Amino acid sequence: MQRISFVLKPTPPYDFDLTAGYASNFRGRYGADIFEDGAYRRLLDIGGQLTLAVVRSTGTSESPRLEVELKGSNLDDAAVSEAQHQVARLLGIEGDLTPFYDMALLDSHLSPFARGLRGLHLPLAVSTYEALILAILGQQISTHVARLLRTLLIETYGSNAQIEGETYYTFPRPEKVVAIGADGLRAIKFSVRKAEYIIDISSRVASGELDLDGLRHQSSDEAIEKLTSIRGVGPWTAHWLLVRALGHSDGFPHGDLALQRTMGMLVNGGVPMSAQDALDYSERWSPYRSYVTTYLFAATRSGRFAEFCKADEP
DNA sequence: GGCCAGGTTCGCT
DNA sequence: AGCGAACATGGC
Repeated sequence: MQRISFVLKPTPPYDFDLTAGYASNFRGRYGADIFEDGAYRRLLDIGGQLTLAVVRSTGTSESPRLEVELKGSNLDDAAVSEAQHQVARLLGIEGDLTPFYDMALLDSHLSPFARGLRGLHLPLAVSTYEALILAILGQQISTHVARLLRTLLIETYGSNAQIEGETYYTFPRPEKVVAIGADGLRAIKFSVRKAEYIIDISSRVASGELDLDGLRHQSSDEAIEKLTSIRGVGPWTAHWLLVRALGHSDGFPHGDLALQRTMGMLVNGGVPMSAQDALDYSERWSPYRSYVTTYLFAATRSGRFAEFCKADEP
């Protein structure tokens, strides 16, 4: 096994604990993402070669420096470059928070979040495909069940590698999901309908008919239109992908029940907002709503929402 | 046991 | 256009 190390220098401020914590849903382990003992780990699929990336912080939030160690085989220059690209996405290396903070610090509701979560960058999925399948999997079910299904999918059908006594998993490729078939997904507790959506999308991606990653270079409106034309993908899923996979700055999944509750706590006296009201209110945060979404979810998931939520005084 | 959960589609008016 | 049902499963 080869070991290759390199350094990444994100744009400050960059809080590694917060960002890697968000990537792992503040649970230590979430699907393929692991953040334990200060080290973020994820098994990467580099053109079929499985490589473990281990990332540690050796800098500070204001002077960030990340050390990345790759453990795998056939790590030529191209493979290292691809691994570097994937890690950069997974840990939101490329983003710049400054424009968002310029806006948020002037907003009485947002400023506590911007200050309290300073340095939280926006992690992105490695592939739009992975983010889309996970989003469909999570539609209309509790986060607990979504987590179960996500884990079952990855651990049952993802590739795995044993490295230093531990087993790591990748997210299954679309070709693999097609091979599994609807029955294979039913076997891990997916509904018939979700299995249909997922198999259909996977086969279209595998055949090259559907170029999801190409959406990164299109406008938000175009991406939403193309995504929602896919069976099984509605507005919530499309907006979520803008935030989590396409790296657009202004996605806002206003159909999200948790977001509606959170918005209610933040600006509506604790009463959950309707999707339309949440969307209307969010206009003032444009074009940084992907950041708002991430910061609100991060506060909730890490259990710090109450700390940042100023009561909505009339 | 019944109801709801970080939606979406389909089939009715 | 707008409304209700169905989808599968786990937790309360």
